[in-house]
Amino acid sequence: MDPIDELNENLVEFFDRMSSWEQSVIQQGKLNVAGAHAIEKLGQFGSMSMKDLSKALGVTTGTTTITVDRLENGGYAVRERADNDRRSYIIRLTEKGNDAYLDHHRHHLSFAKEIASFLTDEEIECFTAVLEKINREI
Amino acid sequence: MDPIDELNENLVEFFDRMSSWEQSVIQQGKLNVAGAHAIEKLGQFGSMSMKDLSKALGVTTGTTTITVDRLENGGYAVRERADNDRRSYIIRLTEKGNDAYLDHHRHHLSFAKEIASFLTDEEIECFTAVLEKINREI
DNA sequence: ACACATAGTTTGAATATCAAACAATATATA
DNA sequence: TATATATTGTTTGATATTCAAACTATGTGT
Repeated sequence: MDPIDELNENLVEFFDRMSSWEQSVIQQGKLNVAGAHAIEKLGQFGSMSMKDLSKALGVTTGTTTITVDRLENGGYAVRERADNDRRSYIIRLTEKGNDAYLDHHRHHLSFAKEIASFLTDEEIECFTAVLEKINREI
Repeated sequence: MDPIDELNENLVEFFDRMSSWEQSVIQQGKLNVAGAHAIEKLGQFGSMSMKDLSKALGVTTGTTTITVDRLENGGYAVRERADNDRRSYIIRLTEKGNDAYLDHHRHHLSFAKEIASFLTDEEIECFTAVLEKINREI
């Protein structure tokens, strides 16, 4: 079989499984999908403006307004006035929001741990190195 | 840095990039997200009942009714009576539906090809082998 | 027969998302 | 400085997605 075909098949299946996994993790929590994604971005990249958050999430600013409204109501995040631009807000995770992020992060980590559990050290190293290369190049 | 942390970071980033890629590919086509996913499942696993399709997609049968209605209206799929159970339908891709599947498949293939283009043969082999192992074990 | 289970559809409500209009503020240009 | 233009975020109105629950038709077991 063509190595590319083989790579593709395994890639598609892996992506599919990871999607299901991610969705089930989100559904276990109290946040809706949009809120969970927003918290993940804010946790990963730190506080940012509505515009940058919209861009990171791949949605319009109107949609982000709703998402952040809900996060604020739930006590997960706050809007803070930007110092330099009075039109702009910086969205910051509260302690509760950060806890939610860390919880999600722990889930990811245990997923990675599970994967690593049935790989040899050499395989882990190779797999990580290739992923890093792909992330850099794509 | 802990190898697990490193694996996790790269995994999360890779998944994120692949999600964006998948979404942009779907948006280039004429199908909505649900329809595109349904066609992918039907193309991959072959014709199946509404119930099995719902399960494969991770949605309720009510949602799948809408999705398949639209695929049928667009000429991508047909409902066929199941031989053994008159309550049940088998959803089958039409030629147009199969073309759409093949087109999507080609996109995936060119994605895999792009990835492979900056990996060595050895890296491709290792990466594929690890993915296969993960898919088998998870 | 009869009750119960299952496949799929319909319905009504909740949620998500967008594009466009809008208000407030910033920036560039005359 | 004044004025036009651009940008940030919100609001609005419309459309799309999805679900749970009720429903129809059919199957299964007692």
